[in-house]
Amino acid sequence: MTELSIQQTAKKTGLSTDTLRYYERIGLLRPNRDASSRHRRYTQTDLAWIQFLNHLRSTGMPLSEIRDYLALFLQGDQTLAMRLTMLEAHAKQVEQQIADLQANLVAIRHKIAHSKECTTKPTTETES
Amino acid sequence: MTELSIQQTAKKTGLSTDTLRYYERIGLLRPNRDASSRHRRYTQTDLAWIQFLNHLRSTGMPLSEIRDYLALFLQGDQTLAMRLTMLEAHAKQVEQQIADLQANLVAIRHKIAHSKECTTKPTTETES
DNA sequence: GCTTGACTTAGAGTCCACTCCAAGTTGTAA
DNA sequence: TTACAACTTGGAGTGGACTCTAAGTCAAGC
Repeated sequence: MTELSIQQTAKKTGLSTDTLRYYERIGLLRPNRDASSRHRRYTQTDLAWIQFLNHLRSTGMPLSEIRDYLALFLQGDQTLAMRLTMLEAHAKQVEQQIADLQANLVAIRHKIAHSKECTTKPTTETES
Repeated sequence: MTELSIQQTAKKTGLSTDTLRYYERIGLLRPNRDASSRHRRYTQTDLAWIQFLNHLRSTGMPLSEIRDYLALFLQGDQTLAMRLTMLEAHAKQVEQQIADLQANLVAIRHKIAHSKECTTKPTTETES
C-alpha cells in the first residue's frame, strides 16, 4: 500500500492540500479515488510527477504550459520529441534567467560596495 | 536640459508609461513637474534610481520592500546602515535563488537525458 | 486658430497562482 | 455508536504587479 492521502502527499511534496486540489482542477494532476470513498489516493507515479512539476514551476514555467506538457505526455510516446523540445527550450530559458540574476546581483553588490565606501569616508551621495 | 518626458523615460528604462505612473502612485518614484504644465519630468537622478530599482525588482524584491528602502533613503544618511543591511540580506537571497534554480535545472536536464535515452533504445516510460 | 499627439487623472479590469470558506460526507478510534 | 478529524465540493476572495479606459488638458506645427 504505497498510496497516500492528500494530506500525506501535501507533506511529501511541500504543496498545500488546497494547492493539490487546485492543480487537479486545472488539469495538472489526476489522482484516482478509493473505490469505497471519494477520497483522493496518490500513487508513487503521482508523487514523481508532482516532484518534476515542482522543478518546472520553481523555474518559472507557467502552470498552463505544464498542463500542455502533461497533455502531450498523455498522448503517448509519439509526442516524446515535442516534449523534449519543450524541456530543452525551458532549460535554455532557465540558463538565461540565472545569467540575468547574476548580472543583477553584480549591480546590487556594486551598489553595496559603493555605499560602504560612503560610511568609511563620509561624503555626499549622488543617488539613492 | 537632461530632463526627460515620461515616454522617453519609458524607452530608456524598459518600463511602460503606465508602469512609471503606477510606481509613482505607490511611492516608488517622485519625478517633479514642469512649472508651466503638469507634465512629469525625469532627471538623471530619477533615471539612475529607476535602473537600480529594476535590479532589485528583477531579482524578486517586492515593490513594497523597495518602497521601504526608498523611504529609508529619504530619511537621510543616518539610515545608511539599515539600507546596507537590507541590500546585503537581499543579495544573500538572490544567491540562494540562483542556487535553487541551478539545482532545479540539474533535475530538468537529468529528465531530458533520460527521455533522450528512451528515444534511442525504445522502452516503456515509468513516469511522465 | 486648429489639429494632432503626448500628456493628465481616477478608477476599473486583468492575470496568475493560489487560498479560504461553508456545508456536507467519510473513516477511525474509544 | 458516537465523536471527531480528515475528507469532499463549488465557489468566492486575495495579493502582487501591472494594464487599460475614459474624459479631459497641453504644446507644437501648419
